[in-house]
Amino acid sequence: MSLNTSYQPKEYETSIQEIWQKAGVGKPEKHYQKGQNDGKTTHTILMPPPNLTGPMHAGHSYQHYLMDTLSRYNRQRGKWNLWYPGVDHAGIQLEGVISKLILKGEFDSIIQEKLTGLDFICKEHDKVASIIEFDGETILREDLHTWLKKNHPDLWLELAWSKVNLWRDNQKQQAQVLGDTPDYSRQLFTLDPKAVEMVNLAYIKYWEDNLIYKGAYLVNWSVGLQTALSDVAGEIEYETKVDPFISFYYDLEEINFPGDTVPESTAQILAQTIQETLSTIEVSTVRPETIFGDVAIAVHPKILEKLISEKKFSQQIIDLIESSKLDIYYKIATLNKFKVKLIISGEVDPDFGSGALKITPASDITDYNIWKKYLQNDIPVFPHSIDRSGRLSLSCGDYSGLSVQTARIKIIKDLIENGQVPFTIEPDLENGESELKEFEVLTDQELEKLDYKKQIEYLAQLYPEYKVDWNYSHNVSICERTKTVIEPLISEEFFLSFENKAISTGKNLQQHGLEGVGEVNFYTPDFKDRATNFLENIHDWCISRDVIWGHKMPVWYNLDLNSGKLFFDFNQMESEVEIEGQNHLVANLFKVQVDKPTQPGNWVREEKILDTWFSSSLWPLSTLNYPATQLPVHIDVQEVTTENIQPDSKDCVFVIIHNPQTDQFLIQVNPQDSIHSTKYHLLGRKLKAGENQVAGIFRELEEEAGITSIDPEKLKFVGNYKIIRTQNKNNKELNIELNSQIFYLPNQDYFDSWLDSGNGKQTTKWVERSDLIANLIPAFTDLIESLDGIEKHDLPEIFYTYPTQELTTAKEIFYVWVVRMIVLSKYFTGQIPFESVVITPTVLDETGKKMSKSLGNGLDPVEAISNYSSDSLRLAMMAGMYPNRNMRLGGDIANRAMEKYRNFGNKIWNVARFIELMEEQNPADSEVESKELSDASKWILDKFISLEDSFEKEVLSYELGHIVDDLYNFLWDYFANWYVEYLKTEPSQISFARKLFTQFIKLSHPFLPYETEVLWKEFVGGNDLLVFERYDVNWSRSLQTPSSNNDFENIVSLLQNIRSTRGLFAIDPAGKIKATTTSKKILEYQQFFHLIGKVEIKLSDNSNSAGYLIKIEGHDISLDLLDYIQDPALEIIKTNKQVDNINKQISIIDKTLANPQFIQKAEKEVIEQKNSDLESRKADLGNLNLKLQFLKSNSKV
RNA sequence: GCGCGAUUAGCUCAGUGGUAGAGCACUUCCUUGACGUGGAAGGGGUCAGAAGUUCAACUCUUCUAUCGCGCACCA
Repeated sequence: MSLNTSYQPKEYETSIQEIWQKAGVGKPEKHYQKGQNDGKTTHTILMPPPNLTGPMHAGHSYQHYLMDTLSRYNRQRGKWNLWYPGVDHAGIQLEGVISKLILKGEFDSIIQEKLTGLDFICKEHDKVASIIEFDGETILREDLHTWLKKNHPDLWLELAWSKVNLWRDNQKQQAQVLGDTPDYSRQLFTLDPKAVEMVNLAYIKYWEDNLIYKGAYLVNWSVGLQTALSDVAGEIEYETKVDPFISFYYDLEEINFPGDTVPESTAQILAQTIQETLSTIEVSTVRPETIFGDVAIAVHPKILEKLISEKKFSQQIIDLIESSKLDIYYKIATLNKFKVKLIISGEVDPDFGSGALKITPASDITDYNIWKKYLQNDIPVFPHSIDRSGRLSLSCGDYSGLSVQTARIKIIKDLIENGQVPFTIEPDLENGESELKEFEVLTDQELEKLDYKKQIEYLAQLYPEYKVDWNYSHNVSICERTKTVIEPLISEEFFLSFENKAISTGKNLQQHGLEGVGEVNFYTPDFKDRATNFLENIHDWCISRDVIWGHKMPVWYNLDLNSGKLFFDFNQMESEVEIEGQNHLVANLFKVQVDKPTQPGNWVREEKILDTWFSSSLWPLSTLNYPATQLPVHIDVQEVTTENIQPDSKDCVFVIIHNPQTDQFLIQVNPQDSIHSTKYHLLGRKLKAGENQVAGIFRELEEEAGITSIDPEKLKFVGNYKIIRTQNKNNKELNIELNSQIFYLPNQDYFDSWLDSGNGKQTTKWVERSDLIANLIPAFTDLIESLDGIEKHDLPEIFYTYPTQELTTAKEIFYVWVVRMIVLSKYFTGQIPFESVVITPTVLDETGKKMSKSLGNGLDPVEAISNYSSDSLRLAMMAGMYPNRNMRLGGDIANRAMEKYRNFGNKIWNVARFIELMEEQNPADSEVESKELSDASKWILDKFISLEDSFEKEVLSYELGHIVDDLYNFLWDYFANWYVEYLKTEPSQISFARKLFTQFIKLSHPFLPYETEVLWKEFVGGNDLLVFERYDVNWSRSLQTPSSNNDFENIVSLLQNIRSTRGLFAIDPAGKIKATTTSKKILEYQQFFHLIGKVEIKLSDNSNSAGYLIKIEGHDISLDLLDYIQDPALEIIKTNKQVDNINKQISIIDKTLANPQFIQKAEKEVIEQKNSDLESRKADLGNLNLKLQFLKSNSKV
């Protein structure tokens, strides 16, 4: 006996983890070397790069366990499995964390060291310095981080990097505790050179495709973070706030009839009407401080109709306004610098407020849209009332510089005092005076000292009669990270267009995305609709941020000529622009490129940083080496001539034909093994008189494949090409130049399908323009495969691992990350980045709340593992693995779940122990290699096969929870509870038991990697690690024999029945019961019955009528219970209950069967089922009645 | 407000158009050999509510309620 009595994970987990890491189990190459796979089928999972900040939480570990389990499973099934790890630089978030650390004084000593002349002045002992002095300048502690960012960005970055490197290590260590096996030899940090290269490449390609532009745009500006936020990234929260909702009048300022199209007399009448009925317009707002930014008043036509009392004029006025023949302007003399225009719009809700809406394009999205629609031509530039610091701008006169809240109070007060605010509709004059409370009247200065709420309360008391709802509650957007207010502002930002057609593909990103989404499988499937819906309504993506941590854009400006740093989109590059009275070619002013510009000039780089998601959306490409910097061979495409094609070469040759009508291409690829036919097809084609290449090919197609639908005369021959290769010439990119367009990206799967469809022979098919190159890829891959001394797997991963298989992700980042990856990968490669998206459950705490750092209700995986084990935590989590559901796993719930699986682990361990023990006790039996399988062994084998079946089925839908249940139930309910007990009576099956159990260890390895690895070594005696073992899916089936008359299931039922009878009669569990049977089969299990049922069976010719009879499927056992019955009266009551219950069931079935509708309409099988149910129910009833009889006849004993 | 998901035993969750399931917890009992991190037998549910479709509804449809998530938002 080498195994301990119980499994102690702590003794093993740490060392196993080290062994795995040392053995490089994450590296697919290792598994390949060991022959676990042949390298042909790949399985790739890209790890969603976690943010650097903070320790690993439950959500991370959940993802990791899932990815690891899937990886292990696929390795076992002989796949070349790559699980690619990485870390995200988390732009804004990390910047926030570093700022906090600076605030706390974490970096004080480094800062002091690096900046000579800087002093920290500490006012109080034991506290961080609150004032910093530098060269006579005084900086407050709270401003230190922004000061550093602004004046010493390099130092700020140095501080950040020092933490980043530390956190990366910590994170890796934590991940290893889980038993993670990603390939750490390949990891990527999103600021690594490889990622930077991809970002630059992407940016330039977008720009060259006319997808990037810079413009005035309404963005969600976080006052706290001083940056634009994404409205889909969860960066914005909504909070209900209470503010005053004030109504006020705009006064008529001007009436114009532009174009003089209205007769003078009519104009006069109309003007008079307007002056009489529209001298003021009432609007309402919670944001009176934005009045300075107003450009218009929008009124619903119905409302205007009502206001103009004379109906004969109202429609005329509306028509004139709408056709721009009448302009009416308003103004509040005390506030507005500019007059605002009256416009009519059905978009205004006529039932809300006064039905008139003030239009402030600089501060509101709907207003902005209305401005764009109606006013952009008239008012190309609109005023901003609020600046980026959240204060009123210079255009606000006396109010400029005030905070929003201060200004709001002041303006409300001024509006009221200037008589711009209407009275409430029915002022309660009678009781008004007496109800007025006494309150202290404050001066303006005193008022200002109060906080915002108090000020409002005061005004509410002071001005009860005005039309102001002082307690109006509404939703306000809040910055998720800093909890400061979000101001919708116009900001100069960079955008990636989803609308512009990309020059290279002829499609816009929205289209690419929609195509991609259509091809991806989503678990659960409803996410396909969500993604589609999202893309259908998508707007351009604001990709720039005003932070310093992240990717800089590869954008340069020539300050000598372009001091204003004007940005140009691709279409403008060839044009000349006039700047400062001079004409310049745009190309001289501005450059998008990776390296520093080489042309003379004072070039400076754009300072804005790319949104973190910009690099994240390129994740599949950057990880898998899309830029392909390390390609060992150079590949080029040449036009084929008689000189450069050689019959014995391994060149791939293809012909391309263009159909201008459909803009499709026909490509015909000839793989290497048919080079002779290639030569024939391309060059030696026997053309008929007057026939060109194209016509020749089509004639052959017609002859060979019966394709007749295309008119060859209309096609254009693009050319014959061959792919040539040379030694690595240090080329940076793999590319094909074809018709002077550069294409990228070979792909493995196309290669496979190509060969499949073409059987290694010539293949011809039509492809869309955008798919042209993707369809040529097989030819490359073929070529690369054939290179001497170069293995496919030495090539950049993207050659053979793309598209990847699963992307596992939490639903929170579905739109912002997953959908974008689909869009952009599709755009770059023509293919989706991953075949399946698996939405993992959200891990909730005990009370059903989402786990979060701020609530502190998270499950700490490291702690959980140290209390239980990694395997337990993994099983507990995977047991809840059903895509897109929630899972409660916190506190006691988590503990209970982990206990369950700790016990499971122990059970497995003890089964192994038992087998070892049996082998020691029965050395002769255990050594016998092949013994005929007994019924019981066949029975357990069948159970195992159905376990395997459901395993394979469930893994396809990622419902791993079922697999965990199935593994648990097989091992415990079947193997341990019955088969192990059986083995005690039949040691001859022990060698089979070992084999089957060994197979179970392998099968369950992805779910209990540590323990199975231990057992593999200590119990199975494997030479190598279990991780490197391939799972033989045919093993179990090869042993299976067509089972007929396997009675073991019945034996189990009989024993269960005996056990419950024991319980029923409250018979001493250890007490032996004598019994007789007429079945010889049962007698074969004499020992088994003795062991499990404590029943001593003898064969008898007649069933013992005095005994208690149990009958199942022709087997009978009569138990002699007379000596054991303790309280027959109680049992009679219980049994009667059962009889009642069965009678109820019988009557239900009877009713159903008596229903003519049922007999008529139900399926035959169902009716048969019902009948057999009825019979078995009746049989049960018979048994129970026998029992009752038996009990009654003995009740007086 | 719109959309999505959930609602099944005390708890955590599976499940299915044709007699309600698991684990934990609970009750009673069992301890000298694989395992007390174990074994046996039990109790416990009008499957959130209502209506509809159906021979038959926990399952399908609609509505309602509650919870959660996502999106948007009203001056």
